[in-house]
Amino acid sequence: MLSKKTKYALHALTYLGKNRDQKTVLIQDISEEYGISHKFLENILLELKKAGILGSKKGKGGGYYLIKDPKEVPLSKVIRLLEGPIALLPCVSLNYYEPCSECKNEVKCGLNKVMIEVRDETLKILENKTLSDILDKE
Amino acid sequence: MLSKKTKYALHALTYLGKNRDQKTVLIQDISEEYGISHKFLENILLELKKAGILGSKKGKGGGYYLIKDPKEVPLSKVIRLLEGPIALLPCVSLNYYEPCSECKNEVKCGLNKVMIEVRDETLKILENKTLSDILDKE
DNA sequence: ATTTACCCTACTTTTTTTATGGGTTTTATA
DNA sequence: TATAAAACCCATAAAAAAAGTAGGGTAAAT
Repeated sequence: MLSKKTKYALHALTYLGKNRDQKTVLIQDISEEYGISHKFLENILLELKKAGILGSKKGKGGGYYLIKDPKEVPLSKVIRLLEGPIALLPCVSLNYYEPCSECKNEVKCGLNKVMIEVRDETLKILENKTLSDILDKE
Repeated sequence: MLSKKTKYALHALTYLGKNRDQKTVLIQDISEEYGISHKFLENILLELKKAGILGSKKGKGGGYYLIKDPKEVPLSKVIRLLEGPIALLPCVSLNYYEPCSECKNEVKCGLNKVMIEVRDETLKILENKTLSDILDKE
């Protein structure tokens, strides 16, 4: 299951996607829409900004806005950013690799090999689904 | 990522699968093989037994054994049992459904709809990969 | 009599998640 | 140029979950 942080990020992106006609959207607007704490959401939006998905403007009339085409925002990117690895085991993670302490020989580990396959097939799904798919269904 | 509990369950099943020629395998043997605490593993094996995947025999010469054909033990079953939902959001879980508190109208929620698709495609993967696939690669 | 799984309670430790608090900087506008 | 609005930044606290530990005992099989 995704953490609330990741879920909120996806909601926020959806909200920003729906309001692309506006120049900017306030944190406050999003936090009220979904009942998310303003401060918590602030951190999330900041991460999305640092990842190049959102832009922002300070001061009066400021706020956040979507900087990318929704088609160019795959779920895999958002999940990796807020949640961490997509792989089911650390020993098969592409971006967050760590060996498993209980594993004597990764090369001979059947679980490792199967989980690599699961990872690759899962990635196909999450790279294909984008923010655009969410917006289309709202 | 899977919890250690689920990972240990998969390792234990692999070990039992590799030793199907033996009548039974001791908890101790498995816990030593992977450096897992005996007590912790005990609970895991018990859950697998209650789910009908393992059988056990008490007393001298006793232990655990695989009761199912490895082909009949999909990853989805083990993960659901030890880890919980496979869905990424509670509102799209088949076995552990819960509404999302921040969601005003699930029927109109684009995130919900996309996550149903992700769930179905993920399930296809995890229902197709079985213990047998892990054993084949050891 | 011994071995082994089974069952139960409770507690600790560690890690992760979910926030909260207080101040700083930038910007528009009156 | 003062003021208010808004993002930005840093630190830390609170809550929940995961990962064990400890210790008892009971039941069944050899």
